[in-house]
Amino acid sequence: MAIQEKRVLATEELEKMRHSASHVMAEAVSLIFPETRFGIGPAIEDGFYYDFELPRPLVNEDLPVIEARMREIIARNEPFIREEVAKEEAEKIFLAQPYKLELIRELPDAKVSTYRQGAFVDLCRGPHVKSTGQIGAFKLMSIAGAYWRGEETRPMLQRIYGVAFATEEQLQDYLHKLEEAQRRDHRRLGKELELYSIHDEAGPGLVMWHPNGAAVRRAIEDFWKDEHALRGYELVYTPHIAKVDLWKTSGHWEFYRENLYSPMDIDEQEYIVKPMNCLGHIIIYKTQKRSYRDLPLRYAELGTVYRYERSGVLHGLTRVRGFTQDDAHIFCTPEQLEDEIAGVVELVRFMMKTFGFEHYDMYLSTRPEKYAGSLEGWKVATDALANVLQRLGIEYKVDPGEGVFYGPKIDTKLHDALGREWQGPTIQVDFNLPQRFNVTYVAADSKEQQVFMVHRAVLGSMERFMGCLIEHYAGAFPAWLAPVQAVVIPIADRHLEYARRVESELKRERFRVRVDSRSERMNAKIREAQLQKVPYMLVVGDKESQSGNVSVRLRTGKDLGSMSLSDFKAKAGDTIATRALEV
RNA sequence: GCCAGCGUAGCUCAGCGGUAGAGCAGCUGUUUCGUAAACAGCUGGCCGUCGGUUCGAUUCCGACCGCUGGCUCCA
Repeated sequence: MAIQEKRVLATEELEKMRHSASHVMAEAVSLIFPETRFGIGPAIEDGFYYDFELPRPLVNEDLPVIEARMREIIARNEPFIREEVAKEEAEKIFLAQPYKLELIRELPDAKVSTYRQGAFVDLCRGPHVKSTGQIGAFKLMSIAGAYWRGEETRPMLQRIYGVAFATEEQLQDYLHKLEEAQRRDHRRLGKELELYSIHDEAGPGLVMWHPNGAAVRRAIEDFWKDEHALRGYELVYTPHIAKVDLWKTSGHWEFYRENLYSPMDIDEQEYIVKPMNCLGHIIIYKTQKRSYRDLPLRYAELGTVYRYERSGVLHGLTRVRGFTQDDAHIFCTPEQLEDEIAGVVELVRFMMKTFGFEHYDMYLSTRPEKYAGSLEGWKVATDALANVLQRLGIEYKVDPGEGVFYGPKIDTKLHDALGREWQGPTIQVDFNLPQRFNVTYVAADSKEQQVFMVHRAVLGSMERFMGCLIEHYAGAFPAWLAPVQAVVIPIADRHLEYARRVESELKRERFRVRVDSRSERMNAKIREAQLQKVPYMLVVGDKESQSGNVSVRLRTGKDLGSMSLSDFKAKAGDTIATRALEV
């Protein structure tokens, strides 16, 4: 507990220092551009930023110049001086600063506070460090455009991002971590490991899965299907296009229009490509009159959907225009709702553990501004989600207004090996679509009741999840997921025949294996397999081909020495079957 | 969509107002090798697309397309 408090204190100090650094940066910018209009400049994770309206666009070469000015200000060790002034007084001080004036007018109190260091004054609640000399190691990182107050309709200001830490050593650590993140970037590894590609000529945001990526994806999908069958889900398939009327009934046409692709004309009927899988599942449900005895019904589908995403937001595998959700819809009675949600949460935990995500946070997202359905319905659904989280003793935060238009949801954010957050599993309660499509069951009293629907995805989408996995594992997939699990490396051409025997014997047992038959030296073949992060390298030379052995090298560099092929099959087979995270 | 930067061989990247280069990969030979790169030769480019300036544009300017970092929005 004491340690916890200390850490909070430390981060408060750090935040103060970062915020102070942003003021110093603002002063530096004002020295270079006296006509600067200032936006806001808060501390953020790892650093700070400040938004400016400037007479010309910034270029990267400006950053060292601004940094140099900042160092001068820091060297002068100017004190930060807090002053409280009446609003009218503040409006005079910031007469030439329209953005500051806007902020002053919105503040509720009669007095506002300002902070001054040297000749620079800023409207600010504080707190700050005592003087500029207390600012630690920092570095200006990048320039970006940012809308004033985050609103698309307001002017775009220029933002400078910086990072700041208490010591130079911590700053260096951070910069190294950044380099490591670049090394793990799934877009880079996707190319190097030949997992997938995206092409201008086919369209941005549309993924081509190459054999290697497809092998990983298939391993995940097979596992996913087995686990769902085990938990009472039934697999279904639904078409990629459907009449637009369906989406008008559902509310997507009204609430989700900007993400839908334009209708296409088929026999004078308008069809659209599906942005979600739920409607198909509803239709399947409705093909029969359902009794309460049939419920819950759990329909699962690896369903590919297409959503329009604005061009600037596309990013590798994590933000695309066509993606496959690991989707399922649970139809249940109100009484079953909480147990069903709990079941999904358990499945989520199991999946996260299997893939090696130890840390994740859950968020309860509540009713957004644009919503469908009654307030009463929203309350029931939101309470159900909250109750389950409490019942299972899961700590969570509330994300107000972040729900989907048809219902509230639990979102899960994963922390990968570098501690970065990824949007992962999502569980949504929906009372709205059942109403719109009149989805019912016959209750014990033989009256028709409306079902509750739970939409859920435990991985999110195959694309985003694989992007996350690639970075989490740095491309070195656990053996059960590795695109190529073993490479057989003949030392000389005369060992090729034996190598092929090893290959076919392993293939028969469903190992993903291949022979490196190139006319290369063994060292080159090992290097190639290392770079491709193949878990097992099976070196075969004179000794092995005579004894029926393989010499096993792990991608960790460890040499396990010679063993019989059946010993290898048992050993590697176990690692694969148990989905061990380490080879 | 908005702001800024970028786009040269399959990949990573030099270059430049006078018509294009390296390493790796690929191909062809030679080499047959014991745990992270054998050697030699060869091939490979509407310098993102379209337009403008110029005697001449891969180079300068503009538009468009795409990518990167952000903003806004999301699985």
